[in-house]
Amino acid sequence: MPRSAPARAPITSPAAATVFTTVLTEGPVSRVDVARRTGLSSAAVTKAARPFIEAGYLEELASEGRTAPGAGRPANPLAIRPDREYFVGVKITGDDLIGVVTDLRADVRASAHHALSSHDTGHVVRALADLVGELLSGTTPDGTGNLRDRAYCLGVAVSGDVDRASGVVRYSPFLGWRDVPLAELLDEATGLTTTLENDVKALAVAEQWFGEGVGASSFALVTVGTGIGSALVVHGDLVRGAHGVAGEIGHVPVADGGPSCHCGGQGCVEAIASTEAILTRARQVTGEATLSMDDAVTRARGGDEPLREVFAGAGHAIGLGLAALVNLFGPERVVVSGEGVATYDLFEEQIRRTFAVQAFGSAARCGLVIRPLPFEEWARGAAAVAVQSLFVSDSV
Amino acid sequence: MPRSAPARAPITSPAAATVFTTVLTEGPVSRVDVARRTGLSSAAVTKAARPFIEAGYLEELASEGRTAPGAGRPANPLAIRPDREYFVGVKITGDDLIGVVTDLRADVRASAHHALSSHDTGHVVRALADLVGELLSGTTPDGTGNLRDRAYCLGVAVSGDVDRASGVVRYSPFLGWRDVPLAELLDEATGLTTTLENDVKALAVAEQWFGEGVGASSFALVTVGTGIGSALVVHGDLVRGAHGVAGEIGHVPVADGGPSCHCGGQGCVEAIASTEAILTRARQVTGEATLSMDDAVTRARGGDEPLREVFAGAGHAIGLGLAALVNLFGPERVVVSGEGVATYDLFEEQIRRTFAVQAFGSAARCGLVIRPLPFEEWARGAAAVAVQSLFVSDSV
DNA sequence: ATAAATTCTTGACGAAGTTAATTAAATCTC
DNA sequence: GAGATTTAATTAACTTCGTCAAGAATTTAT
Repeated sequence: MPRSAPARAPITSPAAATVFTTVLTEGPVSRVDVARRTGLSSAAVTKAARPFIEAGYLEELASEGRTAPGAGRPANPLAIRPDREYFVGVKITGDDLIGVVTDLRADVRASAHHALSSHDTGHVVRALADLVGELLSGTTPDGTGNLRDRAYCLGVAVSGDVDRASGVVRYSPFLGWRDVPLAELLDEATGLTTTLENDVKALAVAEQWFGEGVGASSFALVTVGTGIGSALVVHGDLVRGAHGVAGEIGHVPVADGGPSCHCGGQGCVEAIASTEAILTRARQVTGEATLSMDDAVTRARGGDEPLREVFAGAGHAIGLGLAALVNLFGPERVVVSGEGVATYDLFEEQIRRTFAVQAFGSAARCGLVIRPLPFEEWARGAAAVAVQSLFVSDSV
Repeated sequence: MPRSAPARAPITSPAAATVFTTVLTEGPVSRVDVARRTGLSSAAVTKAARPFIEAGYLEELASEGRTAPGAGRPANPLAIRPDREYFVGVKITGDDLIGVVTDLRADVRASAHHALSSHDTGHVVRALADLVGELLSGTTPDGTGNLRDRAYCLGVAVSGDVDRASGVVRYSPFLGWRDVPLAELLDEATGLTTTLENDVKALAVAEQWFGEGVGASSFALVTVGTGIGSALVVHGDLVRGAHGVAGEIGHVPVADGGPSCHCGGQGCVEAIASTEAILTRARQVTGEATLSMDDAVTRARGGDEPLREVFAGAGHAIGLGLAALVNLFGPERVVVSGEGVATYDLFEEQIRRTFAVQAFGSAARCGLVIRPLPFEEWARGAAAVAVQSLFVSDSV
């Protein structure tokens, strides 16, 4: 049974959503500009924008920001009022809950953590409700009122197979959950309307609306860390996969006959470039069975050649995976990110080099952004999904 | 400057297109059934169907075909009248032109070939116009009139980078063409409205509308032969790639450190499993520098183990490429096809085996159809694109 | 025969967006 | 600096498309 999001923002028609999202993602724009970019008539933009202005979601800027000189009446750019409404985003990991409060632009305004002592559903729901309560106590970031009265939507990100439309966690190996109707439970426990999404997909949404993906009709987000995953946006829509599987770049086979992967395959990207795989290999080449990741990183940075090669090998595998992805999809941009922030300097060069060799023809023109990922970003992704729930139907 | 298709079929609204394509692809269906499947009201279906019936594109069947018993007025199924209009499809290869005439269902009703003695644009255009003239001479397959008066659309398939919207061949290595406005030239030379498409994408369209792809919102078509290519349909739309490159499964790297590919990469699927790569490898393992493909196939079938392994190796590489594709996309179905019809028995088992091992989780549930490809099928794909041009805007 | 079920048709209505005309606010020209 | 010109925003009439609700058509069930 699909659950539906609240429609507090006055979105009643496709055009209304188009206009609102254009202003949201492309900053202050005049009505004619919105019309030009969306193909709507300027009359339609005027009509669609009015309810948003009345409800306080949009405002009309003084015509100061004019750039184009020339004659004619100056434009009155429409701008988002980011403090009109706040959103809560929570990422559930195996060890803790990371929560943030964001504004309409998904900019983080407050954050809080919470350790997780058990994976029991009831326990997690209670802990999450506590965290939300903590985040929403006190006044709004803009100081004009009570935060709880200005936040209605909660986004939750979990790794695994998640059915966003029904709000059910189908399978999460990390938490050991199967078919948990988490959104429903959290609706009740928090009083907020909850949207549930896979963690990587949530991050992709954040990029699509508020990050590197803005303006690109197709792009990919790749996360590297404990696991290696990705999410793909094609024609503006997230690819979900007919059987719930998509974006498994971690299990693209890139080294025929390479190391065995826990998925049953051989030579998967994840079997070479995940944090665990790197550590295993580092211990092999050094012969030190108790080598820690931190030490391996330090020594590689210090110039230890065998260890540097382990990291380069991981970068190579990632580059091959990226080439596979880009040759198949041809996205406009690819963002590579992940929790192993500290070690990117050891990867990046090799990723780029391998990608450049293996990308086919003009696919190599695809913009490759390699960027560390602050941990809170995961929670921000969850909040972005909550923001998105305002103006995108659940069927997506 | 995008060219626009003729709208001879009375398609004036999204609903009209929806109704028509539903009947076209899902056989005779009653109006209520169409309504149920599309989410439209049955009133809308009635209204949308009328102009098509009046124009002779659809007809109402007698209520004989009833299956459901029970009470109530029997349904009057709507059916396509395939002979209402004919379409011409032509595939341009390096050596010849293959042309077909099809009906509305893209069923081939006549065909003709034409050798190509030069790749000069003018020559190809003239030869193609001749071929079309030949195909359209005489009476219609249903014997009710002059074929030329009942065919208005031409579809042309070429390998390479093709911009369908503008009708321009951006780059075709095979023909040595760059930026040839072929559709425009053929509009003039044939008097038909021409739609140009990449050959593999055209085949994918044929599958999507009239073949294995019917009813699947996402699927992939992979062709194996001289080259190895693929086309992907996601959310019902063909993936085109931001830079004109997509579906290059032939250049997915699957064997780290494997044979060099003409694309500059290493271990690409095409460097292992293309017809040429197989022959090269077969000559290596036998030590016979003049071994022919036919002989290699015969001896492999006869049980020659080293040669069988060459073919199995190719199947393995294809299976790895398929796994990459399926793990990233999660299509509902994959069709593997190609011109090397005769040798499928040597591939298939290994393709399936490798795919099964490397497909991640439930992605393995994806339906894998491996099927020979009659050569005319390429031309049929071109015709399917022409049919599609009736009811899909050029922007796709 | 009458009732019930199911399909199809019809016409009134409503939502959403377009075009064209109008008003508004600036610069440009002389 | 008055009027022309240019561009932006608004308004109002109109168009288009699809829904809804009522009813006609055609069957089976009792």
